[in-house]
Amino acid sequence: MPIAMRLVTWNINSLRLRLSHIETLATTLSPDVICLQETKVADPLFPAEALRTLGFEHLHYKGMKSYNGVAILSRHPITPLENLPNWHGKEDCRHIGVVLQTPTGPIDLHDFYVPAGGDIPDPIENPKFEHKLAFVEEVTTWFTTRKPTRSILVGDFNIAPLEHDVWSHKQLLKIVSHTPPEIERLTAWRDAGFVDAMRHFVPDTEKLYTWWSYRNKDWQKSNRGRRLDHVWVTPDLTTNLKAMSVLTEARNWASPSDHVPVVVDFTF
DNA sequence: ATGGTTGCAAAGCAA
Repeated sequence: MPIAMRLVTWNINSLRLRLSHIETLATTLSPDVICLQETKVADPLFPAEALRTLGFEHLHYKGMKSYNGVAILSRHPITPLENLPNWHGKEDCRHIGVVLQTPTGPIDLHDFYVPAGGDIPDPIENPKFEHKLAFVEEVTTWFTTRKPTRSILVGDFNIAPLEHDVWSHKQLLKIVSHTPPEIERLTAWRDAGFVDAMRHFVPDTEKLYTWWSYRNKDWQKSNRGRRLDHVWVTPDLTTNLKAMSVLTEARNWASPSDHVPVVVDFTF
């Protein structure tokens, strides 16, 4: 009898501010594993006890004061992946990974927070954009060398690659997150050996968003969204994919994150 | 074309 595993990825934009939202997720969806980005909390201040009380007894996290930070919360035992690179020579807490045990064998799970890249889409004029492009290139080289199998990559990749990953392809072509150099690099990363698990369930011709800016009076009415958050799997896991949903309603929770959770169900 | 909001942490930066 195969067992189900429910995985959530979410840029929570401050874990401590939105701990109650994790409780909502836990009670309504009961995910097995939650991958978070932008936790914005240094490790000594990480709310580990509160999360264990919610049923996530196994935690792996890497955070810093004020910015960035990633965390993996799990109901089942996890083993941290050690010696992951400090991308672009920065200790800025944008990547962790763990090994999950399943009835069909171990799986590597990577949680990424790709740099947003600032506002100006020019790597010479804007060091943040240079950082973003270099980050994706370095990660691509790393995975290309390793030829991964049985791996899941999730996170806020801060790039919306497809025409229907944004509300207006034409109007966003020069907006960081949807520029050709970013899309080329994200595509090369995926082509290093991964399948887009969200688009496995939703055709490329259909709009699909995971983020709506805070700078809109009525996010639902304007619906100027982007798909910045992603779930990729190695091709050997595509038969394990059972369902995917975007928890759009979370954008209306009290004091919401600007990103909403992405839920993927597997069986193993 | 511009400005619009939020979080952290205590002014301005990052998103």
